[in-house]
Amino acid sequence: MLEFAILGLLQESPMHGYELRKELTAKLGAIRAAISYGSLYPTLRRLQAAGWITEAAETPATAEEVPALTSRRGRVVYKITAEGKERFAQLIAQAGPETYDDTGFGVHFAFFARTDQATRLRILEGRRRKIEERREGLRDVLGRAAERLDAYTLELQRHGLDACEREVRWLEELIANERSGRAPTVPNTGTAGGRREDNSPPPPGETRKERP
Amino acid sequence: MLEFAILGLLQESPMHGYELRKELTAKLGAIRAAISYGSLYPTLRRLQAAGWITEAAETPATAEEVPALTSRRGRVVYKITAEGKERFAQLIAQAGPETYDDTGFGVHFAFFARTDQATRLRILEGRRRKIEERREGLRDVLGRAAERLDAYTLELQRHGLDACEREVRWLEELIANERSGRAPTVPNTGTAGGRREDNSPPPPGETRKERP
DNA sequence: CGTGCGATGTATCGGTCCGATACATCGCGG
DNA sequence: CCGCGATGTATCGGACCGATACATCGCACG
Repeated sequence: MLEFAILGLLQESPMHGYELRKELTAKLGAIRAAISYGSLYPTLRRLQAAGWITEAAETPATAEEVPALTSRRGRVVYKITAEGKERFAQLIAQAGPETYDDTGFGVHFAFFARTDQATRLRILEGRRRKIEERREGLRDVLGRAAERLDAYTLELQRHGLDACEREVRWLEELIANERSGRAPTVPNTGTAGGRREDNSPPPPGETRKERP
Repeated sequence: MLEFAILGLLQESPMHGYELRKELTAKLGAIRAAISYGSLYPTLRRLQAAGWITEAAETPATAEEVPALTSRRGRVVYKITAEGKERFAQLIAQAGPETYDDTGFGVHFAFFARTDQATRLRILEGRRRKIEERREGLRDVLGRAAERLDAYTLELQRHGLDACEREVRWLEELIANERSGRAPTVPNTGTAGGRREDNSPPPPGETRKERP
């Protein structure tokens, strides 16, 4: 999962660990708390050893600069390699069961802008199936086994069931949008600009937001 | 977390691993998929080593039985010890930060029937605080950083934000109920039978259960 | 002027938990 | 009689977390 997310983020621009963590937190804030350095740094090392990423020279570049004499800071900037991009594409394509669990789905979804439509659809439907199963499980418990459980446990299940139903509805909507060829939810009026048959680098204008 | 859940469950009745997993799955179905044996068995061993649980003799007991000559089945039934109960009480009392993350809160909530009201209130409020923080984080991202993110990522955040707001409302309701001394949500029309102001050891009739 | 503190930044260690895998028994239907 | 799904115990490698350590930078406050 972390591997996937790092590869995805580094395709947008080179970054060092700390920065990577912040971006990760911003992008995945809806689904996980914050990546621990205890997993981040070892993973970076692993990816580098595998050749998916490399250390890039620290380029200040922002202005004329006074860099020469000041002591070099210990920052390590990573960039993705060609092999890394292939790896990422491969990770997107092959959807294992972990693609549909809470975290796995969230991470994949966060990189939907770099995912082709067919795969997006496949993942959304897989997720829906999984949530429907969880929902049925909860209904079973609430129906058949209700008298064996205390009021608090039951309330927890009810809340969970509610969340399931809500997510299924959300997924239905996304799937419908996907099939009709539109972008996510948002009406998204203006995008008609240039063509770009590939979608990997998402047309940067597409991101329009709405509710400030 | 697993330690807590096992100790809690074994207080209802002795069980072997497989059974424990099923009960765990039923009780925590709303918050986690299913406990892996890869964590369950090692944890059982650890708890036994610590003296919180012990192996109990396999008592068929159900009927007159023909047990004598048939080969003993490899079932290992565990029961909680007095020290284990103390340990459980102690784990309930001390609420660390992990008490308020998704899994931690869910597990604690599932055993609210064995938790005194003051602690319940404390945990609910801690959880609310945590979710409110997450909510603010998401609002920030959706507000200030929106143009940096693609439409899918934004949609994910919106969905997350919605879930946060919903959970906060749910918690508010539970807190209000708790303060007014009532049981969870349910109007709970019929229960008017006995009163029972205390709840710590849940009035043993309340949990109804058992099917060996 | 210094000094302390919060943000930035890299890194490791022990521990929890998961997923895959292995293996054995039981009861039942074909 | 055989296979197959449920029951049941168990281990191993790997992913990820939380605590911790340590060093530098900029700036606010005395």
